[in-house]
Amino acid sequence: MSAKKFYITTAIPSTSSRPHIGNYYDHVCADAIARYKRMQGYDVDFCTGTDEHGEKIESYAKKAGVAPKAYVDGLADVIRKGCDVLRISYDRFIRTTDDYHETAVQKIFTKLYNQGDIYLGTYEGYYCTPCEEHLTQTQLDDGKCPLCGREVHILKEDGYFLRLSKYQEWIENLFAENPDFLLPKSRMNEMMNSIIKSGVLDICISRTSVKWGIPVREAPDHVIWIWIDALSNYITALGYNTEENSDDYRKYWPADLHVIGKDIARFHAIYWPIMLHALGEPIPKQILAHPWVLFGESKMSKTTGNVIYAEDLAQEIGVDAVRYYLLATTPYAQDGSITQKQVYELYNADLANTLGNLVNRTLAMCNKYFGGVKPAPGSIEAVDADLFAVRDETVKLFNAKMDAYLLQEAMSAVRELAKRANKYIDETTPWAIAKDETLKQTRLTTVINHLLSVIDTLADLYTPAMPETAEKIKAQLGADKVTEKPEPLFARLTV
RNA sequence: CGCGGGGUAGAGCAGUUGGUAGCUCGUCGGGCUCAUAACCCGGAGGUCAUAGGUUCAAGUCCUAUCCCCGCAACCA
Repeated sequence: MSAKKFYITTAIPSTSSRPHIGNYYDHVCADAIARYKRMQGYDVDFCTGTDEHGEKIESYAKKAGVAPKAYVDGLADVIRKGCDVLRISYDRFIRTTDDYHETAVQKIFTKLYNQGDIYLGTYEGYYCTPCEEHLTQTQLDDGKCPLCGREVHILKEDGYFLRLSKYQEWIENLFAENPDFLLPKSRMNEMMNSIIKSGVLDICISRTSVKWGIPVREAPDHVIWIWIDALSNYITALGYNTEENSDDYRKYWPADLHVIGKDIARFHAIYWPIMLHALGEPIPKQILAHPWVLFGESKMSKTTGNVIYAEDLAQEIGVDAVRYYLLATTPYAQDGSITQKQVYELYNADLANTLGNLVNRTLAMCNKYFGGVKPAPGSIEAVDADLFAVRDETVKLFNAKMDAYLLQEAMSAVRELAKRANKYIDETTPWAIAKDETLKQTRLTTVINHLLSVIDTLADLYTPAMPETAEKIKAQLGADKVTEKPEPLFARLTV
């Protein structure tokens, strides 16, 4: 009996500079979904990696006085360690400088070239010399550099173009027939308006002015530009190379979900499907374009100091707290926000008080009243049945939200269950029941049993978001006997 | 008139198909004592951006206006 497969990917961050916490939102989202799907019995393959070519990296490396390869090796290491710190459960980590990827990308280029989807043309762009920035026409501010306001000049060079325009009708039909192809809906509307109103233009997919990239075999003075190089990672990582595709590729492709940031929705929703279609390969089933995590109200930026690094925050408050914060506070379609104050408030409220304290007080009572031995239930009353009813509803609700990738709402559902359990303790007053030896054996057993059972469910439901915490809870619950001295899961933070 | 998303209690946010405005934090009061000064209950606090309109009834639909923010095709 073979399980249903689920192939999920993140965007591959560029190895140009150290990613901030917002850049890792991609990974945390995808990881929570991957873990959820594994729990649901799917055969999950989770791919992430790094995008390591391009002009920016070339120039950064030059400034740093190191070879590009050495430069990207360093940052790829930083990013991979960042993923590991955050417990991102990836099955594959692809680097676009990996040999197999470079070879496959060249073959993809050749195939598209040979079948007439690629042609030689002229690339025109704008460049601001003082800022060392490449700009597009729409980025220009009244014809001047948007950063410094000075004159820009036009750069022209030979470039190979991908004939996207040929597939205009095809992509329109794809969108019309698959309204949920790109989530959230508002992004899909943007794309439809964009392609229907102004059409799909061919894009330049090579550069001669840049050396740090995969060479075009047919014309070695060109390197393959980001589109074919980076987007292809999703299939090359599985072992696609246009000819002898791997078993993994045949098994896992097409992707069930690409998790990306909203800024790159266009490339994934329009360019990527067309590329795949041109190659004669199936297109991904769905794309989730998540919003950004802002620092307060503005974009995170190193220059202004408005930046939080995931690894640093994890060191301070724990990995799971970081993951939980991102998942529980970032809305589905609108940008989220992070500040130290917000992080601390949520940590104390949801993690220390609601969840941590619930586990702690329950285990303490189990120890105090039953020597730690988990009691079998005795008499059942309405309040007990209600607690379980809420639990059952929560599981259903949680699954529904996770299935729809509404992660914030899924987190909210679990928190409500933890709050309900805390309330249940007040409703049943175990300390009062414990004073009566008879009731202790008939009623208190039920109360503690129900609490332990709900906490076990909480651990399950929190597994996708907080795998480490879920494990800790399971360990504290034990098999027949709970742990004697329960460690607080989340120590309260003082501001 | 380029496209789209927002403007709801001090702060951060929910509010499917229109039917007495909710949640978290903070704040005030009460309860409890198993627990991480935690947990439970209750109160105060909102003309739901503004102005009109449709309706028995609008945060929820329509129109106009103001403000904030994304996208705007070879930009990761």
